[in-house]
Amino acid sequence: MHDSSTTGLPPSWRATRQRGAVLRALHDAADFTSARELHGALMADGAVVGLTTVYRTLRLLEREGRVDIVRDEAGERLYRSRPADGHRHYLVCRRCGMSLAVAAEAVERWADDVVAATGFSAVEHTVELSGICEPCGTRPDRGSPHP
Amino acid sequence: MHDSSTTGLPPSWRATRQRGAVLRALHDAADFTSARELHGALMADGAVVGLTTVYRTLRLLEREGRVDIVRDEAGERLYRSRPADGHRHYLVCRRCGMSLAVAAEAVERWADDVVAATGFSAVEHTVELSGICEPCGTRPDRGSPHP
DNA sequence: TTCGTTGCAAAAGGTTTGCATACCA
DNA sequence: TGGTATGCAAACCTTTTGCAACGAA
Repeated sequence: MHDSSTTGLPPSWRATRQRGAVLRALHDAADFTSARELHGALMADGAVVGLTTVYRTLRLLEREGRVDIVRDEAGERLYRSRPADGHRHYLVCRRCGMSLAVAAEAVERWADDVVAATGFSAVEHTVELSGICEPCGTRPDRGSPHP
Repeated sequence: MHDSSTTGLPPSWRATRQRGAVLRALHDAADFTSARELHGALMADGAVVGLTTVYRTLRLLEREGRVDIVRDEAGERLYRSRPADGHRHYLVCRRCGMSLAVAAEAVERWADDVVAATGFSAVEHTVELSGICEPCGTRPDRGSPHP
């Protein structure tokens, strides 16, 4: 379960224990996760991986377009492995961190319109949505994630 | 021209030379500007203001909703005084930094739809658009801002 | 006079880099 | 074996904070 064919490592990379572990941890994380959290999860799991390696692996994945990245309010980068189906926008709960991929055709269309209207080229867009999810909204006192 | 009635300082603030200078520099900057750039512009202008004060003033403006904030790819915060008409989304040129307020009703509507569809509440959204503006696209070799 | 404001220096926090070592191919 | 990847420590950068001095009201 750790060879490159199942971890999904790009063929040009060397398949190392550390990269496999990072990739697996990233995949296991249900929601957007910071490098530190990822590193902590790896340690808790018994996988010994340096924080530096976590950062470097995430950076590689970023270059390959294999992760979506958002920033929390503090500016920390949060990563999530990008599904193959092209979803790229998320609604993240500010309280528990749960994230939800949302259909964004409307935004894509809008971005295209902007390109046409302004004369800009190579337009890229980032959309970040945050709110309070229904379970969290129902339990206003709880700060901890709901099961 | 430096009293609080023209600098637009909130009445609850103390009108100090430094805050007036930061506010003026922010207003003079055509496009999104970092705290460091603002500080540099102030120094170049002969206004002696500590970097700390620039940060603190920007933070106050942020709390009052008087500035729009985007993050560049490095995560640095860029500030721009918010026009009174409620524009809140911008298209920023990656080459020269020029920014353009864009109509975003479509996005606002879409965000509202998302709220309705997901059960999330208190949804906030951030949209960042970047591209290459027409003048920059016409002069592919130039890295400097065009006049 | 009073209390908010300033500025320096230092801390904080996340992310990157230098360099010697370990290891995949 | 050869070149990549790793990991530690230290560097980097932006932003925040502690604290004594300053100044607007």
